[in-house]
Amino acid sequence: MARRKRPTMNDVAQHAGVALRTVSRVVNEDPTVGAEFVNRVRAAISVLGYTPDERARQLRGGRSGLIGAAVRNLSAGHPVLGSLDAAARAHGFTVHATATADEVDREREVVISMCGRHLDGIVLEPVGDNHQYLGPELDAGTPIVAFDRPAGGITVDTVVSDNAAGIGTAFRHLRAHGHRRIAYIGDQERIFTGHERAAAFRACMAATGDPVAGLTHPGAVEPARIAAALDAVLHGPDPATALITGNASTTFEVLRRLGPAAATLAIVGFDDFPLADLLRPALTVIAQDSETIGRTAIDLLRHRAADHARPVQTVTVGVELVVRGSGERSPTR
Amino acid sequence: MARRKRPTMNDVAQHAGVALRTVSRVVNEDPTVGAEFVNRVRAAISVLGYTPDERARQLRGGRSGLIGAAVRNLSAGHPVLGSLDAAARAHGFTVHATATADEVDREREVVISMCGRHLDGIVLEPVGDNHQYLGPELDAGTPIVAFDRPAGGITVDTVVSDNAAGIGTAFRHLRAHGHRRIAYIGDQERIFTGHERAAAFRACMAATGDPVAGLTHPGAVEPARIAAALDAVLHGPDPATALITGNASTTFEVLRRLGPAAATLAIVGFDDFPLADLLRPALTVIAQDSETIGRTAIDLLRHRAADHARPVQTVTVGVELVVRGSGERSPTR
DNA sequence: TTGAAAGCGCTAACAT
DNA sequence: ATGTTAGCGCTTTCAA
Repeated sequence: MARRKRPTMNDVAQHAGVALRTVSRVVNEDPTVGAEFVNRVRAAISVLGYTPDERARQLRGGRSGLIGAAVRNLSAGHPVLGSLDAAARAHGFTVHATATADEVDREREVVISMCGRHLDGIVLEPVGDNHQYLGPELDAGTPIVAFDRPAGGITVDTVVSDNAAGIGTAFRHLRAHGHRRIAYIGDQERIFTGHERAAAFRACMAATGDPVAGLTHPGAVEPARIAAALDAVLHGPDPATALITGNASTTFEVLRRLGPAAATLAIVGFDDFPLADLLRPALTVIAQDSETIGRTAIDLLRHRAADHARPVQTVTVGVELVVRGSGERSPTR
Repeated sequence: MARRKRPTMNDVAQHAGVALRTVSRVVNEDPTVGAEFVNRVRAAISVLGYTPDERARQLRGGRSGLIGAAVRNLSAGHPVLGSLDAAARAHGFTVHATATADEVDREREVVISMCGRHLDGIVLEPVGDNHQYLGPELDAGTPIVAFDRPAGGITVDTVVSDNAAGIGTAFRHLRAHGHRRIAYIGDQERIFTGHERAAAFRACMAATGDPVAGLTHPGAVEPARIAAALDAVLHGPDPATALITGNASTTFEVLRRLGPAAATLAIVGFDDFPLADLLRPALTVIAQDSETIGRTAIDLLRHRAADHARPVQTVTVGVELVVRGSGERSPTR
């Protein structure tokens, strides 16, 4: 298998005995080409195995039809990425997803690489909190949309979930089932969603007038940290009877740590996940509307592309309580 | 926010009062540029907000550092994609993942788009069974690797799991726990892995000499079809006491359908999944080695890039039985 | 309806 | 050590 030179449009033109311009017309389905010429060119294309060079084509101008998505992670399930892709496709775009690996430097690297390729838009699940390097790209008119968390240092269209409402709903749900000692274990507060959810929880607690000390536990999502938080919450003098977990991985760790004891506690998890209904007890959750988040991100992108002067907006997408059993138990003490 | 023209290398050169070539040198960190010039150019770059155009740069030749991955799905968890990305990164590449949505036409579309952008390599999770359109790309020397299933109509490096060994292991495991009536419910046979696993199951059954009728159920992964298969398997005159499920989604559907009755049956699922240990009973599975699959795919890509004449190879990656409880029950009748 | 020529933004021979 | 010039493969005025 000798490495053969890739045929260019010029090669096709020569092979077909026509001008370069004619090949270009055929490739771009320009109707003003004679049938005989079209055949000759098509034949040459097929014989040579010619495929157009998108780089050159786009260098000359025009849309790429490509949207870059810089997301934290490619291996874990990513429902928003799925709906982003579907929505993009529905509008004739293709999504290229790249992982930022939750690293600030890597995020900058992949996003700058996207900029260099002049895509039709960039969707960002921000990791860092300084995205000023995107200024020139923004100036050049590339639509940029942040989701899940806001971008930092630049003003771009943004889609986030209503974290505060979600925590509020979970809290009231547990209160309605008679719980007064409700604890929260979640993500680190330096992470946007971690902060929003912890803060909302604190606000809920404060509003009740009940004692609140020792019930709010933000921090790293690591077995040891979560085990410690659980200990603090369950084995103190006035143990919690209900628990709100701040994201899916925290929920998993909590369930794993509690084992059968999970059944003695009311639990509402932030974030739905595929097997939540198959767990025993099935898990009551606050589900984010990833379908709407993805679709909205693409809509914002398209509207921005259509009108660069329109005001920048942040869309907050509602969340939903999904009742499955774990959150409806009454306090046992 | 007026849409400003994107500054080019030429603009930088003029602003800095140097030649275009000098800017190119500075951008590419050529050491033969005088310190004073470097400063002038750097300043101009920063003032103008210049970013290099990768399309133009790569049009001129050289590597892009980009590997395209065409995978079936972006939203469900995709462990191989994660390890692919990690392995690629370790070798200085960036993975662009695009969804084929399990549609043959879409697959062709996204793969052809990848070809047009002249990436450094393409990793494919094949959907269709005719990839002859990749011939020219192969001839041009682009490394292409298929994983999970083989590509069709072309000869490319391939990484697959040892499906037959996995089914064999599951089968022998259940036999060792006393089961003689073992059933299989899995994916459609027109799908490569579906066929491989069903065929391996049939071979295992045949080798026992026991009656085999009505125990092998390949088909669409849909609630109704799976419910029917379960009925046939469990409510016949000689019901199965053990079950092998052919992939993760089938496992989910089976568990969902069985509900508490799942505890009366020995079950081994093909494919591990994040919450398998938290289910009650915890699920015994045949786990694919996605880490090795991803790493091997990138290795094959790199070796192909280094030596286009090397023989094409198919690597079969071993699978592992993970014992968790569901597969170790004895027959109850 | 077809073709010749310019140029997109960049890198790389080839001067100087 | 810096600058000039010719393309990379394509689209696009502008002629014929």
